[in-house]
Amino acid sequence: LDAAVSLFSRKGYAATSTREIAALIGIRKASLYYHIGSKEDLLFQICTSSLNQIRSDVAAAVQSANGPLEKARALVRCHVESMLRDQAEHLTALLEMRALSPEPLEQVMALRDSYENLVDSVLQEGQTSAALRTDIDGNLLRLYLLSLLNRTVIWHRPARHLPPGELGEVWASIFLSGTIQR
Amino acid sequence: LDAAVSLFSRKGYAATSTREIAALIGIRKASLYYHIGSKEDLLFQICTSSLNQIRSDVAAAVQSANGPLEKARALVRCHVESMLRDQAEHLTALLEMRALSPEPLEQVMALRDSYENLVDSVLQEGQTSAALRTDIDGNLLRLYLLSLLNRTVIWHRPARHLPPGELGEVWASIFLSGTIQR
DNA sequence: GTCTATAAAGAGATAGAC
DNA sequence: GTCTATCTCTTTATAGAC
Repeated sequence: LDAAVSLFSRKGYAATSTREIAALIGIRKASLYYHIGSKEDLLFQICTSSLNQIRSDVAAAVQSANGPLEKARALVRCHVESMLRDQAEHLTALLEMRALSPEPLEQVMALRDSYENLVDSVLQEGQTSAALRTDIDGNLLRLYLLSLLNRTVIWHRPARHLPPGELGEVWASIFLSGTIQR
Repeated sequence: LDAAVSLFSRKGYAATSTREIAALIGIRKASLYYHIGSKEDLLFQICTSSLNQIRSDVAAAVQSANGPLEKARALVRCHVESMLRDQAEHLTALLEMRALSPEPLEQVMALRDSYENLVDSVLQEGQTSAALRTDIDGNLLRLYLLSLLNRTVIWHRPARHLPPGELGEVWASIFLSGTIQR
């Protein structure tokens, strides 16, 4: 799985051969099939692991935060930190999920929906408590925030950019306060 | 090119065969090679076209806007509108650029840098004129904004979501004013 | 400009020995 | 659990006729 994550994240799922995965472990490609059923199994496991991880991490972070604004801030910070901790895996899930065939794709999309519901609940609590603006539909808030957070996982390079914790703080600050000088 | 864009955007570059592209036009795959040098040529042309288009569109929109805040707003709106006008092409460029071999990739990255410079100039003008907050590094502002805008191109479905113009307005509002209730 | 035919290589996956 | 050998299919790309 580690080898697959590493290769899928660098070259893409379709462009990675089972032979390359096997070579990275140091075995022949036939030996790989003792451990897995198919190449797609690897991608499926990567996607489910990614979505279970982010949901569980963010759920914990939100729960231990006090107040709607702090919950939103914790969500942003934790999403960034959690995804950058296993960046290659989450990057693969985000970019290659669509390569799954219909049935596994549906399972993975159900996990994604489940995480989106968690995000929605945090944003909705912010809106009903009048901490967040209510002139914008909750679905749009979620799409805005997840666009920002998920694309971040794709370009971030630990050697070139802010460490995840600091980046999460900046993103939360801009998301909540905007960019206009006050 | 249209056929390639359509297939690359739906299935991904590596997962699309030249035979499928030819079939979509209604010719045999060998005939395709009368028009193109290689499959990679198609991707290269898609990427350059995408980046030239967005830069030229946004440059015009920014130029015809008055004041730093209106320029930023025009940038956001135009980026969303322009990319969703040829969504499949821009989606392919964003997701599949990395499949290019080193030399074409470098050319495409130069175009991307050029567009990022345009974005930087707009944000910098906002900061030096004290219209935008100055407590956040300009590079971070650009990364934040482009993460948001580019990921939007990936999930937007015309039938399910706000029309591009309205979505651009909402994104600009949240980007500039934030999400806190005031 | 499109066709048939083919080359040359690589893909995912399996069989069966050890 | 890993190996060699192989099956079957598909890939990108080219040759040469029309």
